[in-house]
Amino acid sequence: MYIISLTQSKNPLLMVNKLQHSTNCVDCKCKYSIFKNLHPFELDLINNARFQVSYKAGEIIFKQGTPSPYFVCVTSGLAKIYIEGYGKNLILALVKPVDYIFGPGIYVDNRHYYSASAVEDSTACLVDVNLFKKLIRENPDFADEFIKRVSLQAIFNFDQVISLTQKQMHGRIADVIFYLSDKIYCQNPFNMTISRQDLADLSGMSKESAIRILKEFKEEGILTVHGNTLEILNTKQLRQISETG
Amino acid sequence: MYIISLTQSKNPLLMVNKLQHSTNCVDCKCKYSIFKNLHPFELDLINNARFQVSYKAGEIIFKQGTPSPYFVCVTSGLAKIYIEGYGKNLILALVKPVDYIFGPGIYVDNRHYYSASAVEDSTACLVDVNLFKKLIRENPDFADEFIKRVSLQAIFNFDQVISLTQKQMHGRIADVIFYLSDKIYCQNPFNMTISRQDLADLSGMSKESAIRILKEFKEEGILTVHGNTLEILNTKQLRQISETG
DNA sequence: CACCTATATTGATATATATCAATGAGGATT
DNA sequence: AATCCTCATTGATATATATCAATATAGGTG
Repeated sequence: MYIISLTQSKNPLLMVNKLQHSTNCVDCKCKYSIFKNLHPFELDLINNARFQVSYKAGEIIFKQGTPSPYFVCVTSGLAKIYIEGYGKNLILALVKPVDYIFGPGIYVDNRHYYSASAVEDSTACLVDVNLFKKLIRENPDFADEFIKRVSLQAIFNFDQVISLTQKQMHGRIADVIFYLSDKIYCQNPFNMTISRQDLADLSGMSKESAIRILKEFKEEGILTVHGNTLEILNTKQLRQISETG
Repeated sequence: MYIISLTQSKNPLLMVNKLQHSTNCVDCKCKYSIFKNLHPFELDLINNARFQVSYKAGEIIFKQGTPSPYFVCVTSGLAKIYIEGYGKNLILALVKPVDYIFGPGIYVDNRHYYSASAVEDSTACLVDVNLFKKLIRENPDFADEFIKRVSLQAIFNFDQVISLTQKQMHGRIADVIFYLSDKIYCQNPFNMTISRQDLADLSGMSKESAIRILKEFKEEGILTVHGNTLEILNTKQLRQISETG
């Protein structure tokens, strides 16, 4: 097993480099997640079929519309999945270790319906989608777990749609700040490794508007922003803003 | 097998009435759909466990937040599934025969994450969700088909989110009109059995705005509206509006 | 260190959209 | 036929939000 960096270099000879040994699936904390119901021999199948890739911040992992031969497991760093819409992007989610990127296209036409790229320097394991689908057919517990995860994703998207379509900007930014603090960085003063544009793409507004709302929140003492470090000072008030839209 | 009308009458004695015989699953065209991969004995299991209910237009099939013991198959009429958000509803989809309503809650906490109600007088078959999940575990072809349908639903939702968040009102109304004409009523002069409020809830705007856009389209000769009958006159121009947002 | 580029910030303005209020039309009920 | 009620329509107005343009800042690079 090797880590292969697909650096988007101008020199094609550098496209596959920095090979390094990685741990195997059995040692990986991934196995406690969606893979928890796999038998050891099944986990071994995945271990043999997978390969690990590293991405620099900003690099594209896959593009919307392209074939989807791999199931992606993010093992370090931070990635975003986003739909490329009419002129601007909508970020569906940030993906951190250990979480998975499996698009709905896997069971439809083997195309990606969204793009993915690395926000921070990241590594990921790629597993052949056919092996994945084979295990779903053969192991009902694994299938149940897979469907459960797809369902959780759908529920998350429902919340997101309601936030995006029924709340105004202040409420949407509040939602995204909670998402970052509670689900992604999991700490309160947190270092936003995403850009302001990403913040805007998460909350469905222009970059300028996102910045302005952040400034207002700062002026009202709800939070502080120093560079990319954001601290929520008044959780209650921010929650209130999230709920009143 | 009986058809039971759960009419929301003031008289509780009338709650279960109008019992009538229905065809069984083997004769039902449902079996060509998601059930196409079931063995005859499995189809028979469903046939014995299901029961058929009829709803009057406007009646609620289930409410967001309530337990989700049944998988719903719409066999006649037209239903809508919608999220009850902050003050207003967002219609996720219209469901016509023969199509299915299975929410993501089935695999998470057995709760509904959206509500469903009948738009037209409708009938539906209800099947115990546990039987459904059991068949998914036991029949990989059925599981594959189920996951495929969930995936198609997710892809549909992606398109919808992009329309709702990145297009302005004219584009969104155009999208909804194509949805109604191509996917729901499947004819060109079609009789809109949904209300203007539903039209607004489908396109994420106020009822007044939806009506105004319709009026503009009428004035520009893109379509005609007589009462609830809508005819698209200039498909090309409407497509153009959909695409330029 | 100076430069350069990408990103962040701010302000001024235009515009898309919701809201409010009033009126109109159709179906049901008496 | 008259009443009532829901739904559809229209107009006037307020406001949320995007856009455009200018400036500031910071990180990387020679």
